[in-house]
Amino acid sequence: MRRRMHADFQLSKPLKEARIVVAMSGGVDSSVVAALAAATGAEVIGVTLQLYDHGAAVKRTGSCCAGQDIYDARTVADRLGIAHYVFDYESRFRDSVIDRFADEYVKGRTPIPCISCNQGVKFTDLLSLARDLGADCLATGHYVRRVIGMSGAELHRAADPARDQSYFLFATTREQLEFLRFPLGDMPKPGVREIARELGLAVAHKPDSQDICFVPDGDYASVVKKVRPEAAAEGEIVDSEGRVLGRHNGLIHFTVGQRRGLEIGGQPEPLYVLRLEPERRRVVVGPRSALAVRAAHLEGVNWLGEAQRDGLTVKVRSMARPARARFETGCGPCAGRIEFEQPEYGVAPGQAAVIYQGDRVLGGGWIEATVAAELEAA
RNA sequence: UGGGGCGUCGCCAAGUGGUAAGGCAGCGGCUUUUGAUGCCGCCAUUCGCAGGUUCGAAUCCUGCCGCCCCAG
Repeated sequence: MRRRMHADFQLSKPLKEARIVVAMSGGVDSSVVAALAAATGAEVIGVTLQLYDHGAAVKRTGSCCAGQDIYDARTVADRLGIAHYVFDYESRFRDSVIDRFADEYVKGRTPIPCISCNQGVKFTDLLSLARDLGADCLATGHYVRRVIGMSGAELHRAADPARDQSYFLFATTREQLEFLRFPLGDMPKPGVREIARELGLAVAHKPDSQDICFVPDGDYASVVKKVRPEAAAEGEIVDSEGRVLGRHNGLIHFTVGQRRGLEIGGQPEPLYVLRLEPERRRVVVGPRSALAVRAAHLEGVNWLGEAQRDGLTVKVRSMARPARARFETGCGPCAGRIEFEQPEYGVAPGQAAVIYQGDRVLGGGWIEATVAAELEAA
């Protein structure tokens, strides 16, 4: 148990002289990170960002960074005897995460707010805040590993594949990675809870967060509607040939690959959303076979390691087994194309394609468009 | 009002005397630190209606109602 409390914060100076800022969300994971940091003897400052209004989210389990969670973070910090600050980032979060989230849906895309949040609020704003506080690093509770390689810090998948969160961190820059620390990347989740329990932290049995943190009941459409009322405009559901099969009550309710909620019966096989056409407010549906995609065009490509073409695997969603693929440079500095060895299904514009080489995150990009595999010739 | 066909769950659809398949949709759950997918479970005591035959009918008979088609 003593050994488990040790984590390597990979600092170049003696820990007694170091200052570690820990991003505390109020959950078990970041609370344990704070505990691990405190155990090193370094000066630890816990920082919690208030990201959205207390109201609806307070009672909800699985939220983060609002109401009860802030209180929980403070309680943990008190227990650990570390400093703790709360910063109001509501407007920043609204602009860079919630509004963007809504805008993407209006454009018929499928956003990943967790990546926007990591990219902006956490790894840009909070990170520079930590620097201003004179910190030597910013530690978070993400389940990923920071490995020191031949040419600096590398981002690797978590030891526990079931917990791995590397997908959500592909947009991290090398500079940010230099300053970041992820002490939980080598630990299994039960071990983390165990530590919290042994330390008597009140959050030890708090449920894992899931779903989108700022969406109260999993009803993200109502959040989008609140921000962008026009997104609820109804329209037609058509097949690839343009035949009208039904109607929908807003593109915001659909995403590529989605099966449920179409309410179209009498079919020999299930229908899936093939694509969204925001300009015509149409949802195009078809059989699963029509969902097969052989390539994806990327924008905003970020390389954490050296750009490579072959021997890669790519994840198109967080909880997917990496698929063998190759990368082709596209036109423009931040564009490219992923070509899958085997067809991928349910690849939605707005989602991320994250590129791995073994366990290492080499980079990734935002999916702009996909190329159908055309499995069956007409 | 001459002929023919049909009417089984929201939709599609098996079942032609032995006590209502299946698919789609929907609902619930599991999984999931994005949206999805997937998986599991539920979903017609009742077969257009009313009589009749039979130990027993959605299946046979009669009548009625409603659709559809071909003729006039």
